[in-house]
Order: sequence, then C-alpha cells, then structure tokens
Amino acid sequence: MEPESLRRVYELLHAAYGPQQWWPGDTRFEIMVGAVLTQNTAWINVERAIVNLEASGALSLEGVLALSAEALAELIRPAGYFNVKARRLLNLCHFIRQQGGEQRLADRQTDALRPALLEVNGVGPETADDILLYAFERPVFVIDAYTRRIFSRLGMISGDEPYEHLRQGFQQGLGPDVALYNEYHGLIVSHAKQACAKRPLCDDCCLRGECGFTTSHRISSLQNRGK
DNA sequence: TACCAGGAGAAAA
DNA sequence: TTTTCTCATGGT
Repeated sequence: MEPESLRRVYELLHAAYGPQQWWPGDTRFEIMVGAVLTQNTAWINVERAIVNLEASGALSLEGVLALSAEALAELIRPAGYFNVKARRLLNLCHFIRQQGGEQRLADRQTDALRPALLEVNGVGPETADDILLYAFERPVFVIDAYTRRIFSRLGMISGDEPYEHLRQGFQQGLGPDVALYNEYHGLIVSHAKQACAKRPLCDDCCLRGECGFTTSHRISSLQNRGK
C-alpha cells in the first residue's frame, strides 16, 4: 500500500465527513461486547442488544457471567445470531476473568494480547482488532468488509487478500498511530453508509455510480466537498 | 416477498 | 487446503 495514497484517501474522507470520535461505547467492556455483537450485523441492532443488557444490569463482566447462555441470548436477540453470539460473549468473558480482568489484559503487550484474543472461540481477526484498537488503544488497523470494498473500488487492493496481508499493508503504509487508525476506520464506516443512504453498499447502484460511490467519480466528489 | 448487513467456525469437498 | 454452510433479526 502506497503511504501517499493511504494518506490522500484519509484526507479526502476527513474533509468530507469531519472528525468521527468513533467507537460507540462508554466503557472498555462495552466496546468488547459491541465487537462481538456487531459480527455480520448492522450497528443499530447491536445498540438495541446493548440497551437490553444495560437495562437488565448485565452490562459488566460479572453481569454477563451471571447469566446462562439462554438468558443472555434472549437479551441480545435484536443483534441477530443470538445463540451463537451468546456463547461467544460468554467465551470472551470467561477469558477476561481467567486472565485476571481487563486491567491485566491492558498491561500486556500487543504482540502477546492479540494471539491470546484469537485463541478465544468466537473471536476472529476483525473482532480481536476491534478490541485491540478501540478498547485497548493499540496501533492495530481493522480490516472489515467496508475496508475491502472501498479500497478495492479505489483500485488499491483486489479485495480478496488474506486479512493479515491487508492489515500489515495498512499498518506499514500509515505507520503506528492509534488515533489515525481509529479515525480512519470510523471514516470508512461513515463513507460506506453515507455514500449510498438507500441501501448501503448495494452493488447495483454503487457499481453504476448512481450513488457516487465509485472511485474516481467519488474521489473528485470528495475533493469538491472538501474545498 | 426477497434481499442484505462492520464475522467466525465447523463441515464438506 | 480451500470452499461452502450455518447462524437470525430488522430494515428497505
């Protein structure tokens, strides 16, 4: 990944959408919960699930661990895949407790923490990196479906590269910078959603350019908005 | 009614 | 080793 291109795209997105101040989550624990619940799911539905957890007093490590998988599944139902996600969330909470709590995790180096998170059943690369970047403020770039689609349409990647290949590419191109990664990912999500308000990322109109999402057209549009 | 969304893991080929 | 299938609600 060319550092100049990565910076250029960032500057255009930032000019168009402004500062993101992104990840919706008030506590480190809430961010970790959100990272699991948002798997293949729109954030609006994750918020409903988090509201349910909070309303029932379960939005804490011990609160979740006090619930059965069935009870937890019922609370997180709006986020979809609730049976699967209930097990994954419990796995993550058991892991946090086994490791001695959030602070003990925070004390660990990223090189040790990332593989440990990936050992948890239900925590894959994207979920682990969401947690590392947003909950533990580590310089780890998150590669999600939006990132693949936007940068492949920009012609900067093919889109089917392995996760690690892309993560390393972005990180080497941008240099280690937590605030930049945080903001960049937020901008990518904003752009993906706002570029086509009717149906985010729909191939039909986006590929035809009807929503202004396609590459050169979109970039020039961003440039104009940024002026 | 049909389609899709900010993944991950297990099963099948 | 790679590909396919499964999990599920809610909005358009």
